[in-house]
Amino acid sequence: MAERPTAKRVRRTKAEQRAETLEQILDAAEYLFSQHGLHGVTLRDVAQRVGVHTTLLHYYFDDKLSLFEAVFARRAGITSGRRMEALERYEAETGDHPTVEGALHAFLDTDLDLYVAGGEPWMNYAAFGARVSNTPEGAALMDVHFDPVVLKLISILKRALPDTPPEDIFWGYHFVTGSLMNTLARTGRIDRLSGGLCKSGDFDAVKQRMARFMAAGFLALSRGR
Amino acid sequence: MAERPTAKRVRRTKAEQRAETLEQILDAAEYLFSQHGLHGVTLRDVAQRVGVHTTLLHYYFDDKLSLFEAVFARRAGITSGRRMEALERYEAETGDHPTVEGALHAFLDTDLDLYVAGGEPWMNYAAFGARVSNTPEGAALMDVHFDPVVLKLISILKRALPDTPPEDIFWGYHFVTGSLMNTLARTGRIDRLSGGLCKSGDFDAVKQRMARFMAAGFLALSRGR
DNA sequence: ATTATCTATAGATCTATAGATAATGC
DNA sequence: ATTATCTATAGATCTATAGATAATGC
Repeated sequence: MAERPTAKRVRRTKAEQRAETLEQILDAAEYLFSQHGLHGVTLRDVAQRVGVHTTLLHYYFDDKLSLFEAVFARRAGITSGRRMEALERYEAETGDHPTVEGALHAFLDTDLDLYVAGGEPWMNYAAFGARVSNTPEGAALMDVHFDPVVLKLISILKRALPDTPPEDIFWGYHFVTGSLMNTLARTGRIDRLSGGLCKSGDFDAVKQRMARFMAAGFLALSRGR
Repeated sequence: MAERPTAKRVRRTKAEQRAETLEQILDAAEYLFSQHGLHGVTLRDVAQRVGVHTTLLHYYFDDKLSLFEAVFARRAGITSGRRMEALERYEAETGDHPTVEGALHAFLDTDLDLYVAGGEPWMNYAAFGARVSNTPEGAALMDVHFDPVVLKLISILKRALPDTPPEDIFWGYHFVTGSLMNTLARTGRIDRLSGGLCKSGDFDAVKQRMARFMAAGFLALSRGR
């Protein structure tokens, strides 16, 4: 719509310009996809939000789906890598005696911290990922990007719960990830339900409770045998 | 595509015909929306699946969004009503001494049983609801249809945990519903992660574990104070 | 000389409406 | 006579491509 401020019109190298435009496109697409899903967003919507012409998106991306996948991939490696490191650090510290709660703290808190520290773009990515996660195609993307961290977490949980059947551990993880995705989605439902006592965007409140809550769940499954 | 078998061409009353066509349209839309979301499905897709002309959908529904809302509403009252009854029964039985796990069994098992007993259409509705639940518009639909049951559950949980701050109970519910939605979505991810040990569609396996798992979580939050 | 961005436009849908036809209802 | 279904079609997008223009690069 309006001309960009001249400050942005200063001479940049092509590499800088490319990187900046790409980032703007990915940010815009990330936000819009998080709100409306793959099919609820048009390339024109994304282009308008950035302030460029629709066809520029085709210059940077083959088609709509590859833009979508690029949004997914851009931050997936970062969150996955950070959690992997946290789990490896925890493993190194505790050796053969990890606890369920310790492993969950490393897995969950590391992630929640990242979104809080990353501000709006990361919060948008969280909502994007959550929305995508319970669709069939989205779940397949999760496999590709997140299987390694998740399997690392599960291997530690198995060591912490040597007498618990693996099915119980997998089901426990299934519960954990559902709760996490519901958190990342930030739909505002818990705000309305609780009359404002809880806020969807309050990831610190979740962090204070989630690992403890889930760890007790795993132990109860284990005891129930 | 192919002609319908003549068996279906027998004379019916208009009311029967209307009811049958409506049900077919809603079933087809339910399945398609569960797989691709509101914007990922065209009216033509729905019509083709039923074997009628696209414009017939406009005869029964104002527009695409009202078809979507009709899909949501059709079964929402049933699942919500059944769970409400189960919770009231549980309340009547236990009076002033309900347990967290008892309340969760009434809430969760009643729902999971319904999907299992209801077969494919109900399983599709489960996936539809799960997919919708972590979108902004979907969460608002959840408010309308499910607030009463959820608040009933929460009132029982508060009685079971009189010394626990309400925020903790609401956050606990937030975890529970995330796990439940992840179950209903049946994306197949847990199947692949677990190498086939767990199956997304095995709601009985979830039923055997979920209330126990979550109840322990609530108690751990409560103790942590 | 190469890369980033825009103009113009094709071709394919998609939703929705108006009006015709084919069934059921009394 | 009324209701269910189909035919024909308008009008509005939407994705994607071809080719022009405007910047940066040496």
